[in-house]
Amino acid sequence: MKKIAAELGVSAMTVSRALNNHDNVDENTKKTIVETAKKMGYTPNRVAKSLVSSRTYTIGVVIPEISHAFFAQVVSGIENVTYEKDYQLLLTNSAEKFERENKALETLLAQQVDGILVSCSEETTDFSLLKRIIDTGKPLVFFDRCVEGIGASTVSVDDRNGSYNMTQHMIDHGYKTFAYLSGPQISTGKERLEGFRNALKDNKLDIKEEWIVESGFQEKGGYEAMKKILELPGDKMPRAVLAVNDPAAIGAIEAIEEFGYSIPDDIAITGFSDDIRARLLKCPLTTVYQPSVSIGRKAAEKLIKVIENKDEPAENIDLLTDLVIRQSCGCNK
Amino acid sequence: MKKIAAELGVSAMTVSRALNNHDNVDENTKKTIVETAKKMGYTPNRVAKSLVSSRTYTIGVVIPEISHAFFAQVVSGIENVTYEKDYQLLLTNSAEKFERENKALETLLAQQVDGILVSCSEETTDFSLLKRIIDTGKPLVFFDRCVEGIGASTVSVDDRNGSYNMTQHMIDHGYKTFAYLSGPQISTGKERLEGFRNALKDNKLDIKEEWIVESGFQEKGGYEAMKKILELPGDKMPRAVLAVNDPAAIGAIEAIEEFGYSIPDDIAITGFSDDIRARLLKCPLTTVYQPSVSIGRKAAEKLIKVIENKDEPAENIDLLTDLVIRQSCGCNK
DNA sequence: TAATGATATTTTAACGATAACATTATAATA
DNA sequence: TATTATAATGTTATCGTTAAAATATCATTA
Repeated sequence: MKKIAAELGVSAMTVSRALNNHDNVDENTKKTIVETAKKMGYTPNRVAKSLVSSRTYTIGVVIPEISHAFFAQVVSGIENVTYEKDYQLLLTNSAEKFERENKALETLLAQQVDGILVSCSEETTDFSLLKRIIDTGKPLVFFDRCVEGIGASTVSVDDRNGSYNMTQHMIDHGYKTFAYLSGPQISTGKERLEGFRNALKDNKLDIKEEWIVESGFQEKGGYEAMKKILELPGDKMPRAVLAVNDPAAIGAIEAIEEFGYSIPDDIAITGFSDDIRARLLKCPLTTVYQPSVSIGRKAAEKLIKVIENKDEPAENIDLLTDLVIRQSCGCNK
Repeated sequence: MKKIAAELGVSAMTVSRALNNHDNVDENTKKTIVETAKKMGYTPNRVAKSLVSSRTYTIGVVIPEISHAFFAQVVSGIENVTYEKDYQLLLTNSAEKFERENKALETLLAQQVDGILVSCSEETTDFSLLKRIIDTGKPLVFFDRCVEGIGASTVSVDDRNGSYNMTQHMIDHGYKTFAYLSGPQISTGKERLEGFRNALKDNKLDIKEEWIVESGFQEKGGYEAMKKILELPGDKMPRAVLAVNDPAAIGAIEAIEEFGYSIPDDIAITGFSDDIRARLLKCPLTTVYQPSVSIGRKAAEKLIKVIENKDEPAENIDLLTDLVIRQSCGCNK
């Protein structure tokens, strides 16, 4: 900018005004300045601008695992909105680790992001840093793995309800003995397990605690948890398995097949999230559809509202889930 | 920082030195300053620091489509490295559009990123902006969809070779008539098609141009391209189909099944990239494995080398592909 | 006791952009 | 012609941090 000013013998201020289309700049001067800027290959320095305005137009995102299809889709939804509203996206990965999540948050703050979108890691049970950030007034919105009641808005699906409906669906089709592959006991995982328990309770069915095994959110955990169940002593086996999400279900399917059982005839199984793989499986997976892109969009939209209007109230936004009945539950013959 | 300085009656400079562990600060002073900083909840302002140092420790990434499994994995590889080396990741999405790609690049420059990682959009044939950026000396590395020979390093797999090997594999198993679902004629797409053509030529097999149809990189395009082939007048049909990538192959499979043909007995098909879905398909897809995470890692590593040493030479890095033989090619009975 | 050296701290200026205020030039009015 | 309004441009100070230069403090030595 100074160079342009020097080149044309005007002040930097005039250049600034011309390039930002402010009032009271002579049309000719403006034209010359704009042309010279183009000719000299001027690129505005947002860092400097940010320092003055204390606005970076940047949103920080903390994701538990980028390469997971679900989160990739959420990010894509977030990006849709930030693109529309001219914000930038600073992406960080907690790799499901509490420590890394905290470090990521600190970094985002240091970067002076205008707001933060967080989905908690599997390990996160201590919300003190999150709470502190919210208390300072820094706009923050949770998505998917949310912490409710600490002052920030949340965007997720009604996990308990989705899980309840899926369980009810199975019960309606005559299944009586269930195993459950549970996630870690944070928001989403907890809610889904509760939905499962409630459905069984409401139908006066027994809950066999041995068959509720923590698998976590990933294939490997699902595989191992399922194996553990199949290896339990005694010859009783659950007739149906509900998994906390599709990756866990996909892992479990591998274990079930390894043991020589057939899906859904020996063991029926269902997932949660409608992963892109679900419909393509050899035995297509019955699952609960979660509007991943919408979750991202809603979360980003809410965050930007909070950023642009500090009085925007906090709210818990629940999107609707849908049962996607395919073959793995054995219900649609 | 000023507040801390005022609080303790020292100068801001001393605070800066203390917090950055510089020389010549009294141990006691340092300790008090560090404590007070913690107590007052001080977060460094990287925006200000960047303005002084003209380094943001931020890397910009331009991705054609975030929600695609392949790119999500690449991003995950990139993030591994940026995390290790303490850089931040600014993510942008070109949505396969040339215009958006250019806008993204401009924005990243304005954000003063230390370097840029780009994978070109399907539409990109005009490299002038990219070249201009490279010519200004801004570190830039291409990955996957690269532009060679304009001064920037590139990281991808040897697409031509991978495609050639796959074609040769099919020929070796007796297939003689091939259709090809091609990507757009940019780097990756072009190279793969050439590998296909070369293999046929080297084996003195005819290339039927009608059966080379542009599908693009996505499921829908694959579906439509395949349909077009199957609807061609005359009763000859290709015995095997090679797709430019797995999403296109997955789309094509849908079309093939819709027409009532069986895979691989009526029509064999192969993909490229080893999508997470490939092994789970009803008829598991034979494909070419691309080390997606490594591509991300290598690209990020190279970029950081260029950032930290302007004399780092440009190079074209080709990672190795591997044939993954499953059932869809009908070769392993 | 003054000079020297080492350590600790402060002052100043700068990074690039801009808000707020100040100035100049020009035209319109009294 | 003097006065005032208006448009166009300039000056200064600032955002938070830090490099570089300047100054202060104190112990050591000649």
